[in-house]
Amino acid sequence: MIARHDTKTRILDAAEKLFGEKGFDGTSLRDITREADVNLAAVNYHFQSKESLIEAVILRSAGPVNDRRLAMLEAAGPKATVEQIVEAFVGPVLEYDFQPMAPLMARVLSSPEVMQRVFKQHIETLSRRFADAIAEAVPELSPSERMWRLHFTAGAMAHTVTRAPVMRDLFGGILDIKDRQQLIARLVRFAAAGFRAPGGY
Amino acid sequence: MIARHDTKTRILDAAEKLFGEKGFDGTSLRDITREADVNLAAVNYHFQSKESLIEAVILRSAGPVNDRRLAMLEAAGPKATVEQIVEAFVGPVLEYDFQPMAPLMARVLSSPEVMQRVFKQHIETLSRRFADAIAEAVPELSPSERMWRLHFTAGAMAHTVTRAPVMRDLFGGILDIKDRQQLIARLVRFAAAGFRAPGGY
DNA sequence: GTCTATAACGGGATAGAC
DNA sequence: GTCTATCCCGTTATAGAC
Repeated sequence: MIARHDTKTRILDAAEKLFGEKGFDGTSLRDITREADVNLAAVNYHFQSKESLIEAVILRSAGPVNDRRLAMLEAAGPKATVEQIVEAFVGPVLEYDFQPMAPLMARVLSSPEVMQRVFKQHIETLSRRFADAIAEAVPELSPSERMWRLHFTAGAMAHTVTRAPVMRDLFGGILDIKDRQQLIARLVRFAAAGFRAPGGY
Repeated sequence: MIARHDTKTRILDAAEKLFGEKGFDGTSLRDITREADVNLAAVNYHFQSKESLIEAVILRSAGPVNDRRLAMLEAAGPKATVEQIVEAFVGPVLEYDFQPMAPLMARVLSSPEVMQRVFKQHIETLSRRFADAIAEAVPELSPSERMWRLHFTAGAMAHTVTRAPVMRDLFGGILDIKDRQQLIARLVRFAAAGFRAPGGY
């Protein structure tokens, strides 16, 4: 008899689900081990602490997404348009909406402490890469204006992920893949126009 | 001998400060009563529970801000420009940045549970008022595109408030957070251009 | 209204058998 | 690697003196 997953993976899966549903503080190790059907002590054996578990869960989910963002940016080449850059920035994040990890990402995006702890240098390099690309596409922007507009775009994206359930209610149905692509197109239109707005030199 | 504030106000002040610093879950009633220099039992006497205290703190802070947003919208009149509408939407929120309540508002904006519990109908009516104004200023937008662009703007605004400390830390050299009026102008430029972006009819 | 004291509970973490 | 049992702490909330 071989279990579908080993204990460590079962813990990660359960934690990902519950952190997304109830937040990091709102989820106890007892909740997680019950959901994963493993022993309480297994968490502190495989991970050293709850804090380390949180980091492990986040990195397993967010790593591939950020890799994909950078890959799309590279694929667009050195002469990328603003639309291509924005799509590389927001597309991979929004595409993962409605996947199992989506609620977790929403939690991460809205938790200052966790963001700060886990992503400090990761976000720093990623922002710089995209800021450089924007500098090529919209050279007339001052460095700080460019950074702020990238920041506004990140906010619009994060807000869309974190408030997805509410928006789903507003539009009275479950969004399928087609709607997701349309949503990305909407955000790209909005943010690209924002980057091209006059002023802020 | 008359105390500067009564017990109830001291609790509210301390809670506002600590909730902003450490979050709602991260702040215990013991933390609050220690900071306020009142007895632990006073919280449950004046407020019935921690949850009620959270609501009271939020409403005391956020009420005036939302009132001001609606007042600015009305002051702009029926022929308001997109810039005026966006400024009414984001200005009062960002103006309160660096005031004592700012960290608290950031916490509220990044807690789905609290947002849902405290603001459900409040936000609904406010969104509708601003969506109507946008419909006047940019009539060619479809209702759903209009809603999404307002949502993106709210995200950019929320992200700016919630990430202000982190941004200061990460990009303190590039981003000048000090000038609030300039920051509002930047966001107004960005979002107004986004609302005027072609497509999405 | 405000205090002290404590109840009742759940949390993270760990020791030690297997 | 996995289990049971437990420690120790902090939490919200309340009872009852003043």
